[in-house]
Amino acid sequence: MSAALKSSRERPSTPRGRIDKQQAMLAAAFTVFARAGYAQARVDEIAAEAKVAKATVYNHFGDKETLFRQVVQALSDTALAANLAVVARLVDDGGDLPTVVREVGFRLARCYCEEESRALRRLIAAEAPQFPDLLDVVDDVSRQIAQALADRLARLSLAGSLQIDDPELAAMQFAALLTGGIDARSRVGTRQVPDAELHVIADAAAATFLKAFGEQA
Amino acid sequence: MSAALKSSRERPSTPRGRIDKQQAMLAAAFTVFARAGYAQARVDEIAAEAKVAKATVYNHFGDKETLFRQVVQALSDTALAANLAVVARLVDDGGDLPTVVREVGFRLARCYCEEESRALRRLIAAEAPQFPDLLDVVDDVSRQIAQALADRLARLSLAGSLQIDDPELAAMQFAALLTGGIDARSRVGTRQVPDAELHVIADAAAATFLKAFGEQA
Amino acid sequence: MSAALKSSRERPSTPRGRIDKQQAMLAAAFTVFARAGYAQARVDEIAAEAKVAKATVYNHFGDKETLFRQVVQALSDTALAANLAVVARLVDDGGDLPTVVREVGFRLARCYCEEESRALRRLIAAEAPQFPDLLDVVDDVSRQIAQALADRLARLSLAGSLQIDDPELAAMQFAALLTGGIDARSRVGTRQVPDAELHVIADAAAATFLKAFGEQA
Amino acid sequence: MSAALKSSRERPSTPRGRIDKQQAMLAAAFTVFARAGYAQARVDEIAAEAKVAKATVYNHFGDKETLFRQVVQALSDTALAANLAVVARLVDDGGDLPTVVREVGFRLARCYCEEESRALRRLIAAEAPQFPDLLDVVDDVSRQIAQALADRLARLSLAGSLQIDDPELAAMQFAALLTGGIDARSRVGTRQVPDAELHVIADAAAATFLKAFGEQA
DNA sequence: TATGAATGAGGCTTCATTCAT
DNA sequence: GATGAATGAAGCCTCATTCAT
Repeated sequence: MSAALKSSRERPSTPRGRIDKQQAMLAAAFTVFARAGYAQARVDEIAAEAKVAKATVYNHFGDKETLFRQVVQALSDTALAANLAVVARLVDDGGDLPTVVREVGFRLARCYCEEESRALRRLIAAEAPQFPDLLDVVDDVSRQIAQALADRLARLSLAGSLQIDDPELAAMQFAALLTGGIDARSRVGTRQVPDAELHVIADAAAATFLKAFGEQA
Repeated sequence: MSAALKSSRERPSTPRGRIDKQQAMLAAAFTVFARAGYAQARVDEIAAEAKVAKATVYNHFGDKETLFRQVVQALSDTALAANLAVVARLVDDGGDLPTVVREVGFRLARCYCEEESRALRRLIAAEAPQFPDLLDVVDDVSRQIAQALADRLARLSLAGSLQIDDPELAAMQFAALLTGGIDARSRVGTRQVPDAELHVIADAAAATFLKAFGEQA
Repeated sequence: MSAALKSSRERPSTPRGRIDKQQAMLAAAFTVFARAGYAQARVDEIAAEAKVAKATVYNHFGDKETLFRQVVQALSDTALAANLAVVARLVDDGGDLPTVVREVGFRLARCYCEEESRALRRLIAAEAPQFPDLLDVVDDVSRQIAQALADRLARLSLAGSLQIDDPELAAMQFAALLTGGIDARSRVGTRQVPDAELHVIADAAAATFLKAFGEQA
Repeated sequence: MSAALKSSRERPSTPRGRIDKQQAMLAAAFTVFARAGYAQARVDEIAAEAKVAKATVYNHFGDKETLFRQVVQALSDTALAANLAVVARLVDDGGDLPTVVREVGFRLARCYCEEESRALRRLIAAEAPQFPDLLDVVDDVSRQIAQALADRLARLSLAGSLQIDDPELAAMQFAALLTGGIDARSRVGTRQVPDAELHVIADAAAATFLKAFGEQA
């Protein structure tokens, strides 16, 4: 589980008890929502997982829906940050561009494969009709990542390292090559794809991408 | 709604009402499951939508879960058939290959965008942990489509129309370029992407695919 | 199962089909009611056991309650007849009276232990509050048996073979000695007490009865 | 209603309402089960009778079956204690033995006639096939009472007050004379037999018992 | 604030019974 | 008369939520 929902085990001093509990509840909520989906998740179960009384959950979050939104928001924030950090590595620093592309591809693939990312996508897909506003949250995340990736690709194209007419289209297609490969192997996000497979997928995506947009094309 | 859940036009020998009702219930179940997801779907609502008594649903399907599986199975069958029919068009009949690829891409995109396909994907994603066996159903469908597509690509490669080393990889990547583009525009399958956009997406996918695997590559 | 509910396998000719089915349904109803009790018995199950459609049961008996009453009535009739036949054997025909008493005791015990008798008692006990009128049916049966037994005892007393002031009390006590012993060994009518045990019980009952009311007393 | 289902007078330390409600629910459950039998008893009705919400019943007992078992257990415990207390009175303290026997007979008859005892017997008889394990509970109670009674009779026999070869048989027969008489007059436990009748029955049972096993025999 | 107990609303499922053939 | 399908009325149980401490 990523940092977003981890208990802040920094100082287990007394005054932090409340915050610890809040974190524990969020983490527990993630676990249970991810396992069961929104509707099937039981608040009792979340409370039990967090080792608090059910009423405490209500004291902190008001109701199940709010708790769900908080979890989704936290997961989205984390995922966005992680992806942006990866995209930032896509620079032609004089080294071997294909290697960089493969590397970035692999890291993006890994983000996409994080347990939280997969759970988040499943939750959103499942509850999209009930919580249409959550679509905005994820759309925003996707767009920011795509935009950042497009920016990098545009710079590489300007620098002559790539031949790209429409950076946003290229960014989308690079992402598509990665995620399409993963989806085919992750059983609808149910399975953790091992790094070795991710490397294969990323390399294949990078190869095709570079054949289509590479310098020599 | 596609044919899968409509009257399967048998002989009106048996008391007609029976089959009609069965079909009506399956169609209603699809509608309600698609709208609300498995857990939130109410059997009452399905019965009402099908204009039958709730008990009739139970007489025919035993329980909610079985009904759900039947719906998924029916949707999968239809989706598979539709996709295979499209893939079968991918031949180099002496005409313009890029045009054929764009055409097939568009038609596949449309399949992917069918209301039933989108709903099916959302349902599976949502309920994967509760119904792990359904993953097999869907995986099987995906695999068959990918395999058929790979077969076609292999023949085109043999004929010299394309330059493909690994037909299965290429098939997967072609599909990825299509679906990745659609996913980015369908708000997690929530929105019906208009044909015009599908054409743009399909053309872009075909272009990139051909740049990477085309004859002149 | 006794004759009352057995299919009248006399002439399996066609015109008897109806009667056969009626019998089959009664027998099936007995089986199911005995196994599950009135409330837990399912009409479907009865129909299935009788190999007829559920609606046929309704065509013949109107509703579940009527069917239940018919079953109870039939069982009561059979039980009454069987018991009276046994009581009729209680005569001092010049032979050994203790032997006769033991013999009659054993036969009465056996009647009391018949599967149908036990089931009937359980059904009546269970449903007494819901079907208070059924109490009249069984009370009537009990009374007739007790009366017949009292009659016999009175004659034996008159003849000097027994010393009985109140024949009805004596009859009741003889029955009590028998049934009390059986109840203690039949696990609330759940178990079929084997003949060997019934002999022991009957002999003990006869012994005590004769010690209390016998000639030499 | 006897003490078993009334407030067990613990310390009012814990929030008082809890125990009160538990007791109220058990008492209500007894009332409703006794009136309707297990299958026909409605949990709603029990809850209403106990003046709690239906869910509270489930919070405390889990399900209807568990509640039923608890009721049966509580009733059995009470009945056992009451009967054993009566049997303990069967001593030849130099007074008039026949009087003691009649007295104990009457008190045992009264136990047997308690509303709870009658209801318990009916419930067990009715549900024996569905809850075979309950037979063990009741058998155990019967056996303990019979054993205690046999013990007393054995001592009286040793002391020369009675002539008994097999104390257990004698105990069983004494009980049979009592219960047989009651059963004939209680309409399958449906009717409360008045004390006057119980005296007649007990006196008759004692008379016959003493004729068979008394000192002068 | 944290909790254990209580609750109202509602869902799935069953079943006696009726209809149409 | 016999049947298969259909149905309405309930019943058990769950669960999000609130109360009282």
